[in-house]
Amino acid sequence: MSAKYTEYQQLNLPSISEEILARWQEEKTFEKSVELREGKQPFVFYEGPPSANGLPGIHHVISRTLKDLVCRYKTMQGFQVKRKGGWDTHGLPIELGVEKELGITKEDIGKKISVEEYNKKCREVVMRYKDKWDDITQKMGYWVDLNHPYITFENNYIETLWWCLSELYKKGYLYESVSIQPYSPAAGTGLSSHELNQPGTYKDVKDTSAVAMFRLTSPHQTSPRGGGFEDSAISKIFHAITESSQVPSTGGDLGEASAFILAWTTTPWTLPSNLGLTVGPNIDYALVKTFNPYTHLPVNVILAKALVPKYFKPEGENGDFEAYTVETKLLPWKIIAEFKGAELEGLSYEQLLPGDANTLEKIREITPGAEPFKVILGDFVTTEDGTGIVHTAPAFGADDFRVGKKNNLGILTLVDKEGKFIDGVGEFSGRYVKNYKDQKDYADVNVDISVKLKKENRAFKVEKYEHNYPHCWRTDKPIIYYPLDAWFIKTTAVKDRMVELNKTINWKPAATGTGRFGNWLENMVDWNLSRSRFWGTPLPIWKTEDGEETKCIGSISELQQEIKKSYDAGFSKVPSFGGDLGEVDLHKPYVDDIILVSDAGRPMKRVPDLIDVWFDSGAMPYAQWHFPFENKESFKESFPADFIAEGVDQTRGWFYTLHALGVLLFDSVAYKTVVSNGLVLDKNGNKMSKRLGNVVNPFETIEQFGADATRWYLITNASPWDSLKFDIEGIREVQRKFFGTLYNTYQFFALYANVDGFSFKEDHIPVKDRPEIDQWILSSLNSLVKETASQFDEYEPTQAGRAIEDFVDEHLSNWYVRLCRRRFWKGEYEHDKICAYQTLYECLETLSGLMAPIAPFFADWLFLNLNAVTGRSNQSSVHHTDFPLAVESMIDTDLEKRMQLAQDASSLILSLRKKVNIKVRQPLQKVFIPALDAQMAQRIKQVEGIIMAETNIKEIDLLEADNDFIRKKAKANFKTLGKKLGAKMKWAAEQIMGFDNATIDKVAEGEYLLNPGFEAAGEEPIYINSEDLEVATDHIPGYEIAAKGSLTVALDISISEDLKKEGDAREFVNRIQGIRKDSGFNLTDRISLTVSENADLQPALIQYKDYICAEILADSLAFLPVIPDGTEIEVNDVLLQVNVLKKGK
RNA sequence: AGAUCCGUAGCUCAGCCUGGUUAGAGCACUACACUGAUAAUGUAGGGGUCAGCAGUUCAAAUCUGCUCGGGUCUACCA
Repeated sequence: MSAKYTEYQQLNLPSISEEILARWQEEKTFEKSVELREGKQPFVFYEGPPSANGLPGIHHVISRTLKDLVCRYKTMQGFQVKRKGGWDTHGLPIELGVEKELGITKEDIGKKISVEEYNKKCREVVMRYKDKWDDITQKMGYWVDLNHPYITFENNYIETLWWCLSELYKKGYLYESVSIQPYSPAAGTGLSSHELNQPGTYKDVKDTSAVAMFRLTSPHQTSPRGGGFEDSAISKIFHAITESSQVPSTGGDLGEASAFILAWTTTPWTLPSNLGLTVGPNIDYALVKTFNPYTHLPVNVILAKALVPKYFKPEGENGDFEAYTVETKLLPWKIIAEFKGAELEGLSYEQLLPGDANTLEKIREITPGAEPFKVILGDFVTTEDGTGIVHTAPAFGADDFRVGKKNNLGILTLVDKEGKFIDGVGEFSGRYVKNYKDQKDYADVNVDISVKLKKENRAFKVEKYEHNYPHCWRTDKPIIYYPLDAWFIKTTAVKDRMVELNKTINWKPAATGTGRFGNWLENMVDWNLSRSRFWGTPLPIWKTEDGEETKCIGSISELQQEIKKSYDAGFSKVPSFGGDLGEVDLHKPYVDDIILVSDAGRPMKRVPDLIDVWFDSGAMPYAQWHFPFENKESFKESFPADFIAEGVDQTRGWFYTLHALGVLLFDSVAYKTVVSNGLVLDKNGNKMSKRLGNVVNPFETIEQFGADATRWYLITNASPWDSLKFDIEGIREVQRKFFGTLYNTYQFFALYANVDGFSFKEDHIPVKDRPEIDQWILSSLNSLVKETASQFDEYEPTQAGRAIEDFVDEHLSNWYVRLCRRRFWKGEYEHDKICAYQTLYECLETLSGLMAPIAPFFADWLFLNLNAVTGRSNQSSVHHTDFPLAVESMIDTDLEKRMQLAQDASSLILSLRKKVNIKVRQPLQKVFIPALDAQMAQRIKQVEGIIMAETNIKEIDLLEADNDFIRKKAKANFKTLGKKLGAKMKWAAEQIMGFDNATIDKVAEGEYLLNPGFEAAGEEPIYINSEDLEVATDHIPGYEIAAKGSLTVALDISISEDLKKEGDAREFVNRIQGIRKDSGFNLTDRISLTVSENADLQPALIQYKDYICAEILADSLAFLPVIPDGTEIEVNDVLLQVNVLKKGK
């Protein structure tokens, strides 16, 4: 234990960080903080694994600060919080990085470089920046176990993933299906949603869009669904047409005068693959008689009624059909029939662009029994744009695929994987649907298709259409949606359960859980697991060539057994995987070489897919423990998590996959509380990106300002879930305002405590025996403890931090210390002084605990400095102590209120002094304060000493309530009266404004009738009482007054001869203190003083000699006619020569 | 396109849930003061159509609806 509190030259947060960090490392403070809670209730935290192949950014610092502070807080509360770190090591970003580095593309893998070498490279790169990450982790003070992290590429980890998959497989949640996925013909690869969400992939492009005309087949060619022919929509349509055009109703073929269904597309190249037209069941459709604007032939078209104005001008309605010619600009039109979408279901139409490849025979070859070319229903259809009827090509759209399957339309994929038409699509065969090959003379096939349609009377409108369309971020070419084989997890099977369990999760902010996440769950689709990449967890599914038999492997030993079987059956060349040493690598290409044997004795090959990396991280609760192969206990204790936190961008990422797997595998939530933090933007509100060059380097920031100021700023500036505009100036402010103030307070304490040798060795003085101001600051402190704890409990660290800030600034520094300064350096070391030391010590000590979660270094520094002298705690770090507990008995709200009164009164008096230009050092005799009621009088009496001392006033004259010296002013209490009076409120407010003292007093006595003439006016009587008034002092005759709310002060500004002398004496003291300080004297150095004789000041100095000598620690004060080598000082406009000599030299 | 968050002083944010009188704080700016905590502090001042419009109400920054602007996420959008 040291004898003295360490004093510092100036606040240096970075060096505090360094010093404390070194200590933590040396003493293994983190490890100890976990060990100390051995056997205590666990608080479970999951670390969302970062990927170490990129550098950490400032946004990592905020989410990790959040995680860290919660874990620290819970530890201090007595929980044991183990924090296993982790690394995300698979996935596309890593592969892409490697490709870039090697200068290759996906197609080169397996050709220019073997998969083995490629994966080896990935494995090397994965931990490239691990050092940097470890560095920032330590420097920012993030406590997480980096010595035993989980690493997603390790066999143990993968083995658990396989176990999870096989569990899902057993439950029937794993299935294979064709799905429509984003596909880049230019790159020849499917794209993940991740890739599609790279910045800049969605671009505004102008495409040729076409409204195509699908001719309905005649009634006799159509087989209406159920019911009589007469009731069907088709008959309605043909009746309407024949009637309106006076064509004899033969029921026969109307040729080009027939009805056409209009359907819009921005991708005309999908039209040859059209197999259906989808309408909305509840949408109103209209049959419009008009002309084709290109061919000028009379036609009848069907489209959504709501969209008719989009294609037809109002002036053309019921226009002159007879007069229409090629030159007519205005298209005449007329609605001749209307129907609901549901009525149209089942109608047949002529194929738009028939060819050899899309004949009915071909279609049925692919999909036996398919029934294409009919109108079907779909709930995704809107009337937002297009025609309200969706051209449906099942191969090229997910919705199309779904409804196509449901309605047995079949499927046509007339475009190959290179993005060109296959043979049998007429003149379009062999042409690329978009310019994928950068051909200079590329002619847009979409335009040609449109032209063909125009010529054939099959296009109603062709125009350039600007829309937002996804592009392959690598080739910059538009993607298409294309059918690909994939494996899925049937998450939709447990959708209801996921929704239900989600309601039990504590989301911060709540809106993310109900809104963003809730909506996402409601609209959930099955989880597409397949990725056709190389570096990732292989899908452990083996399949026979015909796909009839599959096996899902759930562990390495199971795999070995199966290999043995296969070896015995003669398929596998080796009896086991990985040779004698059991050194297996569960990655490609090794697993792909394994051939297993099916139950029926046929060879099986592995499905070449990898799984979505999100599965890796979503399964971390199990895989981090290598469950169920090991650590069953550890897993049981740590599932589900009490708390997780990540960026809000993880809502549909990690938060989702954790939840999905928790529900699928264990019918449980995976976490009980989740905090999602917002983005970190630059100071102008732009997203940080390397491209804009506005990224903040967290290393530099922490180096410059220390971790504490950075953390404090990040946490207190905005709620974690609001996006944060990061401004370095903000950190500077935190450093100065908060840490600077707290540091000064500590310095102040240390300075005097060292002088007096205070080391808390005296008995603890009961709070009730301490002065009122001590009781007050301790009351505020305990209120703060309560507030802070409850905010931390609610996962509102921002509020907690702000409360601490307010306390330090407003209460501790600018009131308690300011008022109590003298108590620390004046007088003997006895009761009052010890009270002051104990009180200030307790404040600082408690603060170190309260702030420890957010500012761990500074808090520990403060704690250690204090504890080094007193040894009050037997812990070697604040992080090992218990979080401060509020002592209810020390909270005195009335005391806090009257201190507020004292602060307000002082502030008002100081402002009056300022107004009349009388400095605080000049004592004044009296201040009047009207007390509006007995309680207020009582309160002021209790704090009058404080007010007098603070403002240098000799007496406070309380003016009691019934004093007619002051004039009162009343205002209506809108809140109480408004409810009673309603519309008469305004009138009442005016009445009350005009009240005089007598009336106000009358109201205070009891019920007062506001409208005596109510009977004559035929109104209800209005009674008001004191509650309905807010009374303030309007005026005190003859005095300068100032007021705040109901508090008013009136200052007597006359300065008597005596007061003037006292003021001079104080001014003189002040000047001598200045000299002491400038001369570098110690606080305790005693001096002797000589002053030049002066008629103006001498009487004052003599009269207050004792006071002066006591203040400036002078043993003698002498007057001489001349002071050689004196210092000139100015005291209230009088010049003096003084000589200050340090004694004992 | 949908969902969601946000829009209050030059800047960063309170206040909004639970409507009430003159909308606050810090930073920055200006002036003055203070000075044994001093790279601090106090006092005063300028600075606001509370994004806009409409509605509910005696009363709207606050409640409701719409619009606009920004962020994020999601998206098969024809």
